[in-house]
Amino acid sequence: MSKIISVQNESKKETISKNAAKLFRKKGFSATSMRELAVDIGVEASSLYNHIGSKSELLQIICFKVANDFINQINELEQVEIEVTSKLEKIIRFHIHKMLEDYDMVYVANHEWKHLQEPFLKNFLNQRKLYENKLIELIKIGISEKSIKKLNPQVLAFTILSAVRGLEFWQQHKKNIDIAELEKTMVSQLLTGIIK
Amino acid sequence: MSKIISVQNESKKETISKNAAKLFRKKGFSATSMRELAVDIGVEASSLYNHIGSKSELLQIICFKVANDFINQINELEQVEIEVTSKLEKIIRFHIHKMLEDYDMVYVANHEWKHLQEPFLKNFLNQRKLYENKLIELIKIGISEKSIKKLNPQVLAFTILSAVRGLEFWQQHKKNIDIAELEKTMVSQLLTGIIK
DNA sequence: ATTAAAAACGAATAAGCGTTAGTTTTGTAA
DNA sequence: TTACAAAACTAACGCTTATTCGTTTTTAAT
Repeated sequence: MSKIISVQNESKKETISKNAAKLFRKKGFSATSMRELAVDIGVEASSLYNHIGSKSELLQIICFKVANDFINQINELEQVEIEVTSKLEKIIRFHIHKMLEDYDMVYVANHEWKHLQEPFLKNFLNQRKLYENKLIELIKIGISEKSIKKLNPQVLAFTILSAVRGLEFWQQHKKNIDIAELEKTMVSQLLTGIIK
Repeated sequence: MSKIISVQNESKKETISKNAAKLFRKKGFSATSMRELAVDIGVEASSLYNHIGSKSELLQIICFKVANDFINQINELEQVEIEVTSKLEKIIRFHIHKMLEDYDMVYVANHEWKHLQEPFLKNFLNQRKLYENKLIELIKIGISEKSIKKLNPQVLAFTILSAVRGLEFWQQHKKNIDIAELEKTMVSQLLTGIIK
């Protein structure tokens, strides 16, 4: 009847993945059926299997795409020679941009990774821990350089990550809050606090 | 064969709910089956229905128990006559305590509420928004009293909430981080920042 | 010991799931 | 136009799901 429409330079697998991300975010991975996904794309469920291996593979594509993007960014940042606090600011801003650009995928990677199958689950959690550890190391350097307060670096790192991972709220308030103000406020709050 | 064992002063419904919260947290609501829940409790799946109405009801119990606890706390706090910044500190500390005491339930309320059925879904989101608005109002007062920096109060509120809702990370690091240090660090970071 | 209610059971139901198989249609290049 | 591959279709598989039914067992009060 119909056929899968993909925009230029986008494979059909990518088209399916993006639609899957949208549904996985809205309904959760387990509560999303391949038949629903097929309806959204305008095709029969069985036709999807000409392009993908399994439902699980879709989740893998989404989670590792996001994980790689974040790992790559923090790796690049390690090469740059700027102050620790500037690096932290860049990391926070990158999270904000990523969440706003690839909302569905980032959300799914943050919330649905637990439905990954082994060995992908372990692999994903390793990537995540790698990223967290890089952030913790950065904070430790800042503390030793005395640019950052002497507080538990693990907690500082996790609090920053929690705050930026929670950026979903922004999607529901797009109209009220403009992105520049969002960035300015979050960077200020997380780095210099809210008390005058 | 077996029977549902409940500790003193705990109804069987509560016992089932707590076990459900544990499973919903670990596997997600949709990926948890009533048969799994029954195995955990030591009974046949059909027997559960002598005590509960449906799987969905279990999610309702969990979500609204948590929502009420938080609403009640912030309502009580409204009566107290202390500085705004002290109130914020108390709110942050309450979130930390709640997350550590009722981990499963708080986690499920934070992550699985989307599987609530109407009208409970709307009801829950209203409660949530009510809570958020109370926090925003508090911050606005702080700004007008000049105890809090003049930043977007909505963003400030959501960032605090994101940070404390992300406290799941603590569960995986119980051994490394003690709770007093966790509280101190988070309060300091969220209120006065991390830069020296 | 008798009775009634509460709570367990096993079996069944209907619906939905991911996925496969076989077949037909579509698109492309010779 | 013919031929081949890609991608769609329909139908079905085997399995799992939440829940219901009718029955039996357990518990507690008389």
